[in-house]
Parts: sequence; structure tokens; C-alpha cells
Amino acid sequence: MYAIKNKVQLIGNLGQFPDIRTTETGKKLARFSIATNDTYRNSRGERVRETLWHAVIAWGKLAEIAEKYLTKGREVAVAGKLVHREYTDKSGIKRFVSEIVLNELVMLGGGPRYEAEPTDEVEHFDTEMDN
Amino acid sequence: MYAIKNKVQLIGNLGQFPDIRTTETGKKLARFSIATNDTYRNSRGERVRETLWHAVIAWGKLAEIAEKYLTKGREVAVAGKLVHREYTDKSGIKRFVSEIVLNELVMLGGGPRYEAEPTDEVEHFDTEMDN
Amino acid sequence: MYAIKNKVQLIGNLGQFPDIRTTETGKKLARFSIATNDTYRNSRGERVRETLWHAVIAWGKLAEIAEKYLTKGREVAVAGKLVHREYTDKSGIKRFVSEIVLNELVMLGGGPRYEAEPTDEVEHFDTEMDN
Amino acid sequence: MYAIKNKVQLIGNLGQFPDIRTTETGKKLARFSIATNDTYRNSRGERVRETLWHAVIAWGKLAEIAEKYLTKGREVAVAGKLVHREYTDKSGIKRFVSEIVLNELVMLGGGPRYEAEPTDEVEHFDTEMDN
DNA sequence: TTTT
DNA sequence: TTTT
Repeated sequence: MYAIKNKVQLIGNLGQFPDIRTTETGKKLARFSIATNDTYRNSRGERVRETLWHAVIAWGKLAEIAEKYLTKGREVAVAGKLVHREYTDKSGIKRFVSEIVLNELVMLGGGPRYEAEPTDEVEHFDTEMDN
Repeated sequence: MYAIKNKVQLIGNLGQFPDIRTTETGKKLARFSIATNDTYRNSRGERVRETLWHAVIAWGKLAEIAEKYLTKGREVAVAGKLVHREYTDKSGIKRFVSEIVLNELVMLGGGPRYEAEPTDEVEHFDTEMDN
Repeated sequence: MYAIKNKVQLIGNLGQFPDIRTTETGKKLARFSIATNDTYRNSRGERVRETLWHAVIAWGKLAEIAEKYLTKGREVAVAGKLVHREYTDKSGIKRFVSEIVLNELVMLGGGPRYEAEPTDEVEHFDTEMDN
Repeated sequence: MYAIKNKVQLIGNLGQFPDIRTTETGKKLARFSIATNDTYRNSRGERVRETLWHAVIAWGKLAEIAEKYLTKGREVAVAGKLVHREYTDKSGIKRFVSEIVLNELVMLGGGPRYEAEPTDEVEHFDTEMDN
């Protein structure tokens, strides 16, 4: 994709450690969520905090970097392409999901800021996906 | 929103004339879809064309400009903020939608031209919105 | 400026504390340099480090925030407009300078944090400025 | 370069046909200027038109595309990296120049169209370049 | 002149 | 589910 025609860029923090998988064809993918935080004044003049959670996916080399370096809470800047997919969930309902396919990943701030608890790592995505 | 923290930018063409509405509080909104077109080579080395349709929403003055100047097929460059909303459809199913809340709109190519003033602060509304 | 038509964005570190001034008309301005750091492999396959220094200028409220919160070495993300000016130096030589007029400033990493409100419209001044 | 750390993006028109050269090492380069146009209201409330001219340089394949497809006046969207160079002019005066090293080039509006493949990594050359 |  |  010509990035200038479809470009998303986020600066925020990881909600969880990346979820790492490998496709049948041997390609690694990493999924994680990034929170962007905003504060603004609403119509009544009150300061409101808004957090948006964005689903991102990294493939190949970027997935490997995500696996090695990204930790829960980590501050990152990412850029990628906005895509929209359709899938059918377990109950047979057709659903849509929008996500950002990364092509850039820059770690910000100092080192890992989260001490990894011995894990009960939760999957955040129900569906299997093809490519 | 600090645009640098959550920024989407698209260059593409309108799929249809904008859909214009007015909220109960008298604010105008315009909704339309933008197609971004990509051609790339797939794993078998074939040229593939990919079109992605992105839902965008413009408020207030940008909505008025969209109403006046945007036409089906028009080439535009837009920038905005990526948001994700949840709603319940008519059949009671909870659905998610991702859309781009515009703060910039530039008309490209031929045809009548108007460049929307950038509205930096995305306007926030407390009111519920239908889909 | 329609930011989408002229947009620069940098993530890097301040070389020095901002230089703060006030124009005759009472407007505050802050000037500082941001280093962007890159490592790449050159044609001989050696890892090379490249640092670029960018001149930035912030006006009004952004200048006040820069004055209060920006420190030497601070990691920041900035966005603005690329401008080019011509001036005559002390020895009478005509010189050109390119700089980024900020409209967004986000502090990254640790340390005291304040996120500048985006000022969408770059402020324009008729007055001459020294360098 | 991680484009997200140093990114410039312009939408505007070419001032002239690109100037095409080839380095001693056989690499093609194209130089051209892009005008970005802005209208804003000055302190006296008058509408002012501002045109900024940006120097851009494209290497390799992008230079070839520029040579083949870019014409005077052509509307383009470009993205690249902001660099600053120092050189000594014919009269022995040390001068600075800022320019945008392209990694994306999209032709807009009417006319023959070709969309340059994005080259994410800016190519780096050890050789000196004249201006 | 920064940072990792 | 993050961060300040």
C-alpha cells in the first residue's frame, strides 16, 4: 500500500503483552492493543478523559520484534494501514473488525516498565483468521 | 485529541454522495465512505487490486462543506481520528464500528474546489447517535 | 494551514532547553532543536548512525508549555508545518533557514508531563523576526 | 529511517519538470520543487495567500517515475524524510539546505497516472552530492 | 546540542 | 487492558 493513501499512526500504551501466533505457512504474527488517551473539555466545560483501544497486528519481522521487546504498559509509536475484515463468529453472526496492520514500530520512553507476572495470558481474540 | 497520538489519513474517492443529518441539538453531521485503492503483488507474483472502504464522519462546518462540495467519485484527502463505537442493531445484536472522525478535508483533482478549514479539536457530543 | 498539505512530524530529543523570547507585540515564542536518530546499513553493510537536527519554533500557548515543561534531552513528539525563510545575517549574507512551526507537542517517556492542546491554525505574524 | 520519527508530507503542485541526473555510481536522482498553497486570515482579518516552495529529491526507482510521469504543474502527494545539508557555494560561502528525500509519490488529479511503489528505506549514499 |  |  502507498502509505500516504492509507495511514494510521498512534502513540500510546500496550494494554497487554502481545499475543504471538504462527500461521500454517510459518509466518509469525503478533496481536496487541494500544490505548490512546485523550482529555478534552465537554459541552459542559468539564474535563473528560477518553481512552480508545486500537487493535493492531504485526507480521513477520515486526512480529518478532513485538514478541521480544513489547511488554504490557509499554509506550510505543506505531504506523500502519487501516484494514477492515469480516468474519463469522462461533454463533454464526457476521462481524466486522477494523485493525491496523503495522509497518512501523518505535519504542518510546525508558525500558520495560512492567514486571512480568508469571502468566495467565489471556487471548483477546476469539476468531481464527486466514491471511 | 492530540492528533499526533491518533491520526488517520486517507487519499481516495467517495463511494456515494454524503449522507447528511442533523442531531437533536442542531449539529450537522455528514457520513460517507472513502475507497482507498492499492495494487500489490501477491505470493504468486500476480498483481492484485485491493479496495478498502472506510467510514468517515464529519461534524459541523466540515459537514456543511461535505454537503456542498462532495460528490460521488470525488477524489479527496482527509485526516482525522480513529474511533471505535459499539451499538445494538435492530435485531438486538451488539456490533462494533470503526470510523474516522474528520478534522481535515481537502478536495483533489478537477471539479469545484473548496478547502475545509481544519478543525483541530474534534467536537465531542454527549448525545447518543444512531447508526 | 491545512495540515494534510504541509505536515512534518518528528519523534526525538531536545538538544537544549528551549530559547524563549517575546515579540514586540507581546507574543511568546520558543525555539529549540530536536534530534532524530537513525541507524541504517550503508552500501558496505556497516551499521551507521545518523543524527539530524531540526529547528522548531512554537508560538503563544505552545511556547509557554515549551518553556514550562521542556528540558534538555526530553523525548517529544511534535507535529507542525514546514516553512522556509530568508534573512540577511550580520555579515550581510543572504541565508535561508527551514524550520518547523509547531501545532502539536506531546511529551514522551518519563519526567513531568504536560500535553499541549493542539493549536490547529498556525499563527501568522506580519512582523519580521530575527534569528 | 523509521518514518514515524521523521516524516514530511506534502500535497501540492510541481513548479517545474523534474531535474534528472545520474550519480557517478550510476544512481538516478530527480530534483523538483513542490508548492503548497495556503490561505489564512492575518491579524487585520484579511485573507492572505501563502505559497511555500519545498525542495524534494527522489532516488533510484522513484527518480525514474518522476522523470517519466511528473510534469510542470502536476498535483502530487509526497511523503519523505526531512534532511538538512551543508555545502559551500561557488563564492566559497557555506550554505545550508533543507530538503525532503522522498519515499512515496502519488499522482493526483487528472493526467497520466502512475503510483510509485513506496520505498520504505530511504537509500543512503556515501558519495558527496553537488547542489 | 539529544537519546538508546 | 495501558499510561500520566
